[in-house]
Amino acid sequence: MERKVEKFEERIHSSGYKLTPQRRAVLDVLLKNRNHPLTPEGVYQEVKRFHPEVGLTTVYRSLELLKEIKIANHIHFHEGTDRYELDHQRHHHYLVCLNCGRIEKKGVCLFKKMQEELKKMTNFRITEHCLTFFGYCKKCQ
Amino acid sequence: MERKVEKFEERIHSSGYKLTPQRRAVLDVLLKNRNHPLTPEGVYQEVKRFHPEVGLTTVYRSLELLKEIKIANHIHFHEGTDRYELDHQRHHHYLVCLNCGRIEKKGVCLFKKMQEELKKMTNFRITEHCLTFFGYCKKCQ
DNA sequence: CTTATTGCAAACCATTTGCATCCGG
DNA sequence: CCGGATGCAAATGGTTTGCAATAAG
Repeated sequence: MERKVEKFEERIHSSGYKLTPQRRAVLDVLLKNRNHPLTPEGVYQEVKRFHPEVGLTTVYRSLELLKEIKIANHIHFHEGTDRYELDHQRHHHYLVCLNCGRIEKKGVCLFKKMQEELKKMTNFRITEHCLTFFGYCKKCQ
Repeated sequence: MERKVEKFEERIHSSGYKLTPQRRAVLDVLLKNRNHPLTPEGVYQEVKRFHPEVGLTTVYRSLELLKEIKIANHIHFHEGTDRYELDHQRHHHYLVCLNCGRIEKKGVCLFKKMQEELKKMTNFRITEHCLTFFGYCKKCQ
């Protein structure tokens, strides 16, 4: 677990970027919220609790950087804003409740196989896919 | 084909809304672009070609209305803007080229069956899903 | 007629950019 | 030290809202 942080920090370095306290703070917040993708504003709020001096702009730039070097992902849930999360090796999908907004994660990717299938069918080299389910969670149905 | 327009116009009426030239114009543009979802700005540009007096605001409001009464859908492709298209009865998915931005449509929904499967697995009542593939089209690979 | 609809301008909100300062390596 | 990184303020871009004028039914 701790090892993981170091690996990420190493990746920042080896990509030619500086490891600043701000970037570490953003990374920490993502690590602490592995199970719930956050909006930039959400990350900012969390970061501020421990580092009130960090600016929102920097959070945006850090998230962008983390995305670029494949440490973070961004996801879209038909909200106003995109959300960010740590890049999970294991691909996964989300269930978004249309009533309460709850976001649940399914840890499995059901489409690895199908992607290759589609490649043959469509002449389209698929490198990413985005699958989200919307509906009503246990509480809300 | 013509019949379809009338059906849509009827639906606007029966939903208690007025059938204005502006709304008809927006609807026309969506009809003429069945195969390519448009951004609000894109719809606006098309509308203006024949109705220069229509405002962008009205386009937004018309698209919102058409969405509300299930004539239109909106989709998100990891761009800045959402796109709108006529609501197709047959569910479908898109292939988005990461290089040239080309958007191809696959007319089949591969997930009807799986949705029910997931319902049992997750206790989540799924009513909508959103699946998009990103990659490189024939030209760009 | 009456009320929904429109168009404009202004407001809004998330995100980006310019720039002078700062600091990691 | 030096160039990348930061923070602030201002700009941007897409979308929404307030409001008086207009037109559908």
